[in-house]
Amino acid sequence: MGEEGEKLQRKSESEASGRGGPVMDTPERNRITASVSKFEDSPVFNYISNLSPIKSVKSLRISQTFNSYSFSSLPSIFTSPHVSSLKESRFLRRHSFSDPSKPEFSSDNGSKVDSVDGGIDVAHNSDERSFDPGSSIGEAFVDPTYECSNLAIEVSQTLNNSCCSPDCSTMPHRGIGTTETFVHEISRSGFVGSEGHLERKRNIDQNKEGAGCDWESLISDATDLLIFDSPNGTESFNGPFQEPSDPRMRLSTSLVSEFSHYEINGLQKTQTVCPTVVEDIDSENPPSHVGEGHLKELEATGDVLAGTSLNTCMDGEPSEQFDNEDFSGLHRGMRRRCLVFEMVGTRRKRIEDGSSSGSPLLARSEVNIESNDKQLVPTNNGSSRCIVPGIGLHLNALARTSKDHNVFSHETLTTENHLISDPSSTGSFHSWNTGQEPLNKSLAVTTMERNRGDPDTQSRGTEDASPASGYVAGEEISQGSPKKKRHVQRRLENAGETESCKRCNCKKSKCLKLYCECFAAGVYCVEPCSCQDCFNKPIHEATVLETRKQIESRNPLAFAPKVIRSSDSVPEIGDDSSKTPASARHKRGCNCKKSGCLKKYCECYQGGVGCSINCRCEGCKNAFGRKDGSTLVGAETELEEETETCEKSVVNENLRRRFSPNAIEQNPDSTLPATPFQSSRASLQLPFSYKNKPLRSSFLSIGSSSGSYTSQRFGMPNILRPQHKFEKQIPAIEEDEMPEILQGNCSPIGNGGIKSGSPNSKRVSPPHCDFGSTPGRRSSRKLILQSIPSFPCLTPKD
DNA sequence: GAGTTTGAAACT
DNA sequence: CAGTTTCAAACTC
Repeated sequence: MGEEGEKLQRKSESEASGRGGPVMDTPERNRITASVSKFEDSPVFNYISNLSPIKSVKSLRISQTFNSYSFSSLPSIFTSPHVSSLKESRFLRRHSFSDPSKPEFSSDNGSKVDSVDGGIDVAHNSDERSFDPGSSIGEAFVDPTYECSNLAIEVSQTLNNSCCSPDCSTMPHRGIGTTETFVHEISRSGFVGSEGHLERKRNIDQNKEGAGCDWESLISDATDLLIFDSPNGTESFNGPFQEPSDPRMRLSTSLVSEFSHYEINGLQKTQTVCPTVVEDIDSENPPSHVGEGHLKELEATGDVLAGTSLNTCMDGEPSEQFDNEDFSGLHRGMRRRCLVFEMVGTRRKRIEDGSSSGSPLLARSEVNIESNDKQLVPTNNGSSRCIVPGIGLHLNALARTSKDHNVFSHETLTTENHLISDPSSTGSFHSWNTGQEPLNKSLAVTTMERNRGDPDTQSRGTEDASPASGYVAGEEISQGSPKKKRHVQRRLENAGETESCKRCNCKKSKCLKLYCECFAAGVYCVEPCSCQDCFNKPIHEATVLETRKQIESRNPLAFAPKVIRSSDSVPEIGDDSSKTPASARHKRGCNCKKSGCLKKYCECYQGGVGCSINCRCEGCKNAFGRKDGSTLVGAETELEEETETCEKSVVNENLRRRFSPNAIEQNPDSTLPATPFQSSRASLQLPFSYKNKPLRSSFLSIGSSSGSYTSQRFGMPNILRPQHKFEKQIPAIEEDEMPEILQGNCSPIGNGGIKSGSPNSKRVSPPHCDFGSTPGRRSSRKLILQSIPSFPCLTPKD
């Protein structure tokens, strides 16, 4: 260590002076150096430098990074990250903390540790690099000047040590300046204790001594982690809630106690800040001053490493690892709420992908992630496609407040679309999770956006309960420390308030049937669930997936949202729409006989949508709209007049009206409005927000729909789309017009020959079909079925 | 909280 | 495809 320490000091000094290594050449570097020089000049800086090069460096960087972070947004990063570096010098520590992602890291690491490990990370790094437009983090890390590498190594070591201890969080809390002291203290105190840490140190040392190849790998890992964090932290964290801070809080609690100087607020800020750090690295690192850049990198890496070490130490089980710990806690809450961190999701995706064998999704996910980081919201849309997993989130998001939903809707929709495009998601759940996170991000970004677990979703600015969230949460919660659990529970409760999250109470189904709301939603059961003998947990992922496949094989749309709503809520409906979203319809329609479609027994009513022709209900009194199509608002009188017996005949007439373009316009209330999806969002507002479940399910299905299921692809995409753009289309399809949708979507389904499953066939009322010929709704169904055949032709896919 | 009702899902 | 059973949520008390 002595030699290394000297080297480090030398390097740090040289770096601090701005001499820097090779990296310095870039203009960015110059800028950074200039800002740094100020710090260097300061007596404090000198003092710090004397103490330990690392410290000094960090402090400087942190300040800078912090700046970018604090204001973080990607743009800021690229533009002028250093603006307020000085002010924020204090926050440097936070930076280290900031890695809200740590928890995530841990999770990631855990996953990595098991199998993928370095390989994945490396791949990620490579990917990231390629992705990074500007200076990629990966590059910065990769190029570790020897000096920097040394510093980084020590830092990482220290970080690792700290991390290794259960109190991992401590590291971040500590100021950068104190890192060394911390390390020593920690080691003394025994924090280091975990073997994993020791091993890591050894590796690091070896790296230092040796070529440092490991070092690079470590860095790469760290970079990955950082990258993930950054995106999340930057926007997602800032926006949404305090939650982001929560995870840190948990981790850091012990640390906090020690380091009273770090205030909770600071921690929270740090979390938000962390992402910015990453950004800085990306944009600045490579070229910018060695000292700062390295410091940042080091810090980042250290955090990352810490996270990894934590993971390794903490993890017992690979699968659980992800979910476990911080990440799990965060995601848990996040996901349930829809706040899932993108990072996490991405990580999972990566991991999963890696495990699964490099499915296309992985690459996509990675790309998305990076894009997310940099571009954040905007990118999400584009990149999100890969992330697809977000589906769950979308649902959740939808379920959430209409406002949020509105905000998210765009992103979610976009993400969904992407998802749809990526049928290949390997593991349904995994994909979900991953997707969720990205979605969450998008959500968070938009609203504040940002998953995940995910999932998804939710996001919504908040949460969502995305399936992913559920998934992650479940195990994480169980594994998590009591504190974490508490946090999670709180979050869950909050989510519960919003109704985004559902808890099942299955006793006999083992949560492997559609009876289980969680399973139906594509989410893993979580602690709050009262289920017995539950197999809907990550541990039983294989079983779950298999079961899903079986169910999907029977009914490709089984996991599709039951209620299709026009994503783009058309204002047409206006207030009424909230009550009677004409655009939204139940996929299959209800079969109520006693409830009169006025209770939640009725899926249509539960979904906040009116009954449609597809419904077989008797004595329909659905407040959102009767199967006749007449909504209470508009055509109550008419409906009232119609008796059940009469309804059939009337229905035909109504159908005619609806289908006639004029009629649609005239009767906006009619369920079949020309713009089927107008009120999809509005539907969110509907009293039964949780009903959105179907949405989740759809998301899940999307994500879940592994490439294997072509049928799912068909069904899923359709489903998904509906929410986005498609929602409009879909509703139309189901209800009335929307031949296009039907064609695309329905055809597959119809072809699939799903029984009821083919909602399209049954439910989709072929708008154009001759209503006159159809005496009753059933007849209409038959007609629809007939029309279906045409769909197959239309469906491009297969 | 226990018991009943209800309708979807699953099964035959 | 129809009928029956199973199941869990929704509902009632």
